[in-house]
Amino acid sequence: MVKVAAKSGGFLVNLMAMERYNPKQAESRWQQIWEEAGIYATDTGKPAPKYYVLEMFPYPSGRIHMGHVRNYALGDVVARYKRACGFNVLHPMGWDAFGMPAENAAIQNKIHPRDWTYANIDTMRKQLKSMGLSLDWSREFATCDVAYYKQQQALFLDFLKAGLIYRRNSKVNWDPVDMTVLANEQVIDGRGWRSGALVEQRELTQWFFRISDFAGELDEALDGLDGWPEKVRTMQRNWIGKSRGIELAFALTSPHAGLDAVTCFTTRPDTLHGASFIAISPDHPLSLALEAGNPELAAFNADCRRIGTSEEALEKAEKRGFDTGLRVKHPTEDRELPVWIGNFVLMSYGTGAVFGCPAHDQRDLDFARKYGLPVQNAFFMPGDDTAVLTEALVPAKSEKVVFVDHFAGISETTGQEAIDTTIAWLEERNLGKGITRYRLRDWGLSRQRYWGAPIPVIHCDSCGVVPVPVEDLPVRLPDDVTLDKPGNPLDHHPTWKHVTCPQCGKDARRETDTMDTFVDSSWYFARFTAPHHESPTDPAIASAWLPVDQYIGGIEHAILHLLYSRFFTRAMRQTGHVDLKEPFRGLFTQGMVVHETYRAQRDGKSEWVTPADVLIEEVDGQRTARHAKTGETLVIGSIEKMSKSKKNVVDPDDIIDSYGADTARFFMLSDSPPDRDVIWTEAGVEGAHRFVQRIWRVLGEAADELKSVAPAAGTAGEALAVSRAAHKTVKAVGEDIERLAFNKAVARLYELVNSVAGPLSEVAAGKADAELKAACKQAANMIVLLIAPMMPHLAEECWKMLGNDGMVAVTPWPEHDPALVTDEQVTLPVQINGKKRGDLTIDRNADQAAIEAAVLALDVVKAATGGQPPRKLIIVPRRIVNVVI
RNA sequence: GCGGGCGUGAUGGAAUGGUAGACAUACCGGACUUAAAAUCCGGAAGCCUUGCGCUGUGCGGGUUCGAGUCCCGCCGCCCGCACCA
Repeated sequence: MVKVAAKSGGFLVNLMAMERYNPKQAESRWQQIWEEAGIYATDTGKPAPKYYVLEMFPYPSGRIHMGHVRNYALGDVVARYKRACGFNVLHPMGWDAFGMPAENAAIQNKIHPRDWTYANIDTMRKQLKSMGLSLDWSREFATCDVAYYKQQQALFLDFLKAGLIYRRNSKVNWDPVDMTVLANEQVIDGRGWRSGALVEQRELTQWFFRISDFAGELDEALDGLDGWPEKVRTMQRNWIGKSRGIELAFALTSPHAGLDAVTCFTTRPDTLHGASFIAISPDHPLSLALEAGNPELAAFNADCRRIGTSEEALEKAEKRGFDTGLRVKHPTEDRELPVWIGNFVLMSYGTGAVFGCPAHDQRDLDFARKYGLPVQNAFFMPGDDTAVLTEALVPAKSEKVVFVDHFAGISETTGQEAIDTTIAWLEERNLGKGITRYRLRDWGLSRQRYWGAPIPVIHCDSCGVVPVPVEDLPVRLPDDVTLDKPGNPLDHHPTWKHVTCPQCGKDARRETDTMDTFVDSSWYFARFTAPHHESPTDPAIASAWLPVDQYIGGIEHAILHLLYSRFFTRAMRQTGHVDLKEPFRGLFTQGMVVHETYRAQRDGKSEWVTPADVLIEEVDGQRTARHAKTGETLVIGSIEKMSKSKKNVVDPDDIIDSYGADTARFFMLSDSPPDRDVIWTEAGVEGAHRFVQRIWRVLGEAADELKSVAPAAGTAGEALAVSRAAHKTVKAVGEDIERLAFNKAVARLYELVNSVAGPLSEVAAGKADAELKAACKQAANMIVLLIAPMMPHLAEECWKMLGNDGMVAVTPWPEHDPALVTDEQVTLPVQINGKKRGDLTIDRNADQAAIEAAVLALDVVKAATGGQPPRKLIIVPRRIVNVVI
């Protein structure tokens, strides 16, 4: 970047006349002007290329937090930038408003979930509006709006008709004291969070989406999602978990409970020689059948069920087993294996039974050592036949290994080849069937809670399950509910569930379960395209406006929300609501906002202290913290995600109040790359605010002189330098915003402002000639337009101050002159043996021979080579030269 | 436990396999001021033997003319794990 020498002195009067920028007054004024002009309301019929920017809509928890500020600041930059580039931008906002916190608040504070939710929405809407976001508020809705969940119920009915939804039994965490189903997060160490009672598992009949039918399709389509981060695609691919394996029947030596074999699913049939036991899930039919006659086994199973239903808890639990005493025959060898129950075997995956091969699986090995089961290698590494002792031999499938006396006739080959050969061999002999299996399970959507969308079906003793006729929708939530009574509020409501059957007219009961809140968020992006339409979507508009071009939200949604939305889009396609498969073309996952934590020691207990009450002092590089009110010495703790429990939160309202929305937005965009965590610091905000003031001052000082000047690029000297700097920045900032590299765009803006501050001072002092003034006017306008997506209010103020007409919000993005962004000369670093030893400035288009001659003529090179020709000379045009001696 | 990610000055970070530390924060020095704040100018990775010096991107290896970047093995931290949203 070209630095322009600054000249000082002679314009003190002008400088002192400059008032500090007052964001408070300016921001509310512009927000009102934008709103009155209606410039952010999207006409979906306008004939311009569409661009749909969407940030994940917030849960109305009470007040917005810094994570929201970051999320919406990021999205707003994209929205404003794309609008300036001529796109017809859709940028809506709504509320993910159903969910448990409203019920918890209701119980705690005796307030109705609906009142709590809508009050929070009012507060948060006001807060979001104070950020100056370019949102189309006319499309706003909350998922708890009757109008919204009515359409969701309509979708449910269509999906049900299309066979995309079914009912079956599945397990839940049951709190026997509160008589309620617990979420995984409500189970703490196997006990209910409120009652403290030992949690049990119960089977309930629940509704499921057939998402697993789409597993292969959802997996394959990931390849086409090149606008997504690779890590998210990998996470989804692993979650779907495609695997090729085989189901093998192990015949029981004596049939039990009507079963004469245990069928195991395995992806490693090549290790069958090393099989030493069978492990079945505590919920395997065989295990359930054995429970009746074996109290000890029943107690073991009950213990296993107390671990909970989350996969994490099951995996972390100590691996335990119970010998059933039953035995099975090895399918290819003349020996028998014991059948154990293992607490690590999931009934929901595969067949609920596996064969244990301790030599080649660490978990199986630990299990075998614990219970004295045999360990026998199925293969060895070439040239090393040491038997497995405490560490399982698990080489990559691509590595060659030597099989021991293998039934399929395999000797030395890779694991993968052995798997394929073995599956074919077993299939030929009718010993098993090779199958492709997915880890992805069907999506259970039933919730035994009040604050969710009612599932629109009716249970009739004569007709069975009867869908609510679509003309009877919505099925409204009743207002008068008791939430502090144990059990499902809709179930124990005195009248709500009692209805007549729409088919036969007899007395019947409503379904009292509500929908998982993931359902709400799986199609809201489609609803935004026609938020008031009388059916779930207007298919023509939805298909024209979807997919979302840029979706922005937290990495914590990388799997479930995004996968469910992808499924929903396919299901909506199948039922005629949209005509596309993938809802999100571009995806960006932003990092968290984190902050230091502070603790006070009180009565021997440690208490968290909020940053607003903390004074930080720094003496000789040592930072210490004191309580601002009590003066206590505080312990400075680790930097963690902002959370209420650790009190390390900063209220966006406070920041906007003292520094303004532009400063808050700008700080969120500067420094940290948006996909990484950002540490909120007071110093950082102040730095951002100083830049806001600096722009105002630097442009303001020269504004009077520039007002009536027509912008034009400079052709020589300082004016040319100014224009080069400005045009290069225009190009770079545009490219950075396209890549969502906002921190880099910010750095370039700092550079540009630094380099034109000097010339602008000259203008202010009346020392600039006409050409420099024109170049400065152009550069000043460019700065304003470049900062506009990030600091929209400041940009409007500056635009006006510089004598321009109209609103920045509707002004096109500036264009750069290609001739001004390329330098004729380039400076190449010259390395000798890979270490930098000098520079070579040479014509940009110099050919290899010219560069070679110039390099060899350099003193450093001559000194190093001693006049001898180098062993090798590497010249990368416009990048680097390396002389190898 | 499994899956994914991250790790660079005091700090946030920059760097299509090509000058490590752009830009900023904090800090230090100077100017202005009665003084402070603000502002402006300048300094700055570490080390020493101050040299066209050496070392340096979590740790240990490897590939390459050249590695922060690619590969292998560790360590630490963060996210997800299907009823939190």
